[in-house]
Amino acid sequence: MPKNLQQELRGSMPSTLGIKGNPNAGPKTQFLEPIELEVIHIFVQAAQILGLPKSVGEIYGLLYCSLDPLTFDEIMRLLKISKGSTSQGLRFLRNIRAVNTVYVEGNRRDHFVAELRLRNLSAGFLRERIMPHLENGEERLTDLQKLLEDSPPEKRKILEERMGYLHTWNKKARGLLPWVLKFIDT
Amino acid sequence: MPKNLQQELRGSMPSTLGIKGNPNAGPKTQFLEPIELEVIHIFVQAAQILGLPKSVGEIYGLLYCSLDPLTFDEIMRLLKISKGSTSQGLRFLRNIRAVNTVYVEGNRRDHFVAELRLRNLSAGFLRERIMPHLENGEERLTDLQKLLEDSPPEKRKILEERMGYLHTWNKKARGLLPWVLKFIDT
DNA sequence: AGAATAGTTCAAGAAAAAATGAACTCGATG
DNA sequence: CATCGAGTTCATTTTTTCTTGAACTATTCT
Repeated sequence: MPKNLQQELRGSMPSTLGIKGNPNAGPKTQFLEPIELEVIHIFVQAAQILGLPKSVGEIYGLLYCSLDPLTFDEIMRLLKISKGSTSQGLRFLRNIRAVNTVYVEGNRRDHFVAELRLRNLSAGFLRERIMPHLENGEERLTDLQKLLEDSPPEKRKILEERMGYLHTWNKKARGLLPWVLKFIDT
Repeated sequence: MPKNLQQELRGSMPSTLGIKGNPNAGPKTQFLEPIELEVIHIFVQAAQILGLPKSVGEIYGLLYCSLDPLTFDEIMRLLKISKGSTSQGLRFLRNIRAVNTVYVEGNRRDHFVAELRLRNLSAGFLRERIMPHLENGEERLTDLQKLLEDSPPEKRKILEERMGYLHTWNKKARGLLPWVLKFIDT
């Protein structure tokens, strides 16, 4: 179970989609406008709530308010972040399907676009980041039953009851996820 | 809007409840048993998912598997954490109503017990930690509308649409909370 | 094949968050 | 009203997490 982002980032990655970007898009501006900065800020905050690094929020925010797909370099330059952060941030965002790559004619570089549909975003996040934790928790709970066996009887009874609650919680949480997805489905 | 836990901890605190603990409870053991360590570990992990400090998970975990209310000192000693962490951890947990204080006859010290009902726990967490973020987000979004006004028309149209999505998200998220609470109500 | 381009990796440095503990507050006690 | 006990505060230290950038890999171009 990955404990921090860097570890988690060393995971798999989805392949490029076949969607076409706008091949006529000219060279992007060199600077971010106030609106863009503000939108980015919102996503940086959101990232912090979710326990993600600032750079991830920045990248997603930038793509969220960009009218055209952006390249690796553009993202790096506009946000003034390092190659490493750009690479890792994009990787993470692609893993959770918050960002997709699109093919742009006559250009070798990857072009990135934000997934705008809330449902897909949440689904990716829940699938990649929440579910694994819940499943791991379930395992640990099961292992715990064994330890419980050689526990003084008075104590054991109460502990067993409380472990039961934990199981229920875990099950509920997992049952909740599909429901949440349905609810937020636009 | 508090950015880290230490800041947030400098908040209000609910008062002691009138529930009675067991006044006959003898002196607690000096060491934690394997089961207890394991339960605590589960809560430490959970704390990490939620972006809370380890110590908070430890304290809640300890109280979760304790048969009797514990005092400040006992918590500190059993977990081998500092006075400061104990104080702040307990404060946070009381703020979100994950822990309550109970009165124990003839003993001046506070005695702490874990809230075992999932619903109350989640409610506290959502109310104290999630809602404020969502509300703040809504404000920022509203402010953003103004910035949008002096934006080039072609761009403006698309951005307005996307800001609209954000509003919808926010509203949905806030609408989701009561529903989640109902779902997890045992 | 060799050079150039595009992106990845990861050790090391920087920044942020959490833990510590000494000084402090506040109420109870003699 | 001075002292003690119980807990809080917050500047400092420690730990954790994020960012950086140089070295590396893979792919395209000539």
